[in-house]
Amino acid sequence: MQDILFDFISKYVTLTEDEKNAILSLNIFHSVKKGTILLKEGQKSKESYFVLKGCIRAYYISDGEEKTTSFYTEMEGFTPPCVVSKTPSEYYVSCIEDTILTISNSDMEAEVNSKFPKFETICRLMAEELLAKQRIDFDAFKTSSPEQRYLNLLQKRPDLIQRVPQQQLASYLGITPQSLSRLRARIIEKSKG
Amino acid sequence: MQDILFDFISKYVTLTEDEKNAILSLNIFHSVKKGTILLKEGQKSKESYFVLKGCIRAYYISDGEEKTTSFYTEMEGFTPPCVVSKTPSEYYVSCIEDTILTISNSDMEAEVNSKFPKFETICRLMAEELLAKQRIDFDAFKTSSPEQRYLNLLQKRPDLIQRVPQQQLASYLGITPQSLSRLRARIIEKSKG
DNA sequence: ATAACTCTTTCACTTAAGTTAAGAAATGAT
DNA sequence: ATCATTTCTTAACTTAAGTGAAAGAGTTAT
Repeated sequence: MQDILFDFISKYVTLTEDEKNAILSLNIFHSVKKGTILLKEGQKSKESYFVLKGCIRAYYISDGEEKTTSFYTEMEGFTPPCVVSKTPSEYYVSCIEDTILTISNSDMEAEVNSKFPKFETICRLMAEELLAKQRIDFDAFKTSSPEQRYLNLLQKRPDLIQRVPQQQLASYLGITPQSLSRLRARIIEKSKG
Repeated sequence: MQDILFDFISKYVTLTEDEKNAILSLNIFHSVKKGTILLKEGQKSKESYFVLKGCIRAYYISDGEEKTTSFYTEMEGFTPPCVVSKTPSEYYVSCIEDTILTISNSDMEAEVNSKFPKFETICRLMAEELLAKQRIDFDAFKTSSPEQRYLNLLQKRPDLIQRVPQQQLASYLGITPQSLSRLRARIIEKSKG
């Protein structure tokens, strides 16, 4: 299981056995059931997540409505904004499938960072890469219609459309479930000619 | 002028005089005229920007249309995605006002990072903070209408509405210039009662 | 197995954004 | 200062998303 994590890290830096053991000794691997809530609104947290298997969802509640902002699946990591800003969380994080993930603590990371500067490099590179990736996603979102966004998702992350409930998907696409349903019907109609 | 930069950095770490001099010796301060294009589509670049005074804009061209994705003003930094991904740029970056900024090179940064680990920490913290901030902006964009987005911008960055041409602002808000114009008229109409 | 719930689809109606076109205002160049 | 070009606004029309309501599918619990 941990091999998935080390394979991922190897994209950024090469680790010695000592360094790998330092990570393993932290006991960060967890297996959680579908529906588990990892973080609630108002909570203070220092935890970051990295999904090895399964899917977690970030959302917030506004006017009694769940607004789904992101999904993280295999090989994707997520540090909730509240961990960075050190303020109570505005977001919920929950597992929409049985999930295996690592949960790491920012204090713990700070300690590892100072012992092994290489980790700081990993974190910096990952943050920079995610920033660029998110920038591109944001720009694509801005410049396209709901229909284009759905088609784009179908191309880029077809798995999500299978494994995620429609209403969460609709919210993720910035539209209502009704619009998503209608939009899909329209696409099928078009493809028939 | 450089004090602006050091004041900014002091939010993240405390620098010694030696460290400050190391930065100054790199000769990163530049003054550029309105309209100057800092980065073009297709170009390979390793340059990051930090605005001390003025405003720069990132955009790309699709179907002959400029799509404005972001503005950076005083105390804001920007590393184009192409620098991170090491591929030719999809974006243009230009100055919409006479601007004073720092332009730094990623090779240079790597060297400084290895000499002064503190810099790596600055870069990591900045990237993490920007990532969280951008996440929040993205989520707000997704869950609000063009009108709400305009009103939100009016609150959060009223200066942009003054200093940026309408068509660039419209594109930034993900709508057409006509819609922005109409939407503003609607808001004024409402405020009259 | 069935009842209770939740999720998804469909419909009719309202509202606002995209589109095309034309006129008004602002900007820049000579 | 004038003219030309670009930018911004207004209008009429088309298209699609939001809303509220209700029916059909799919789940879960008892």
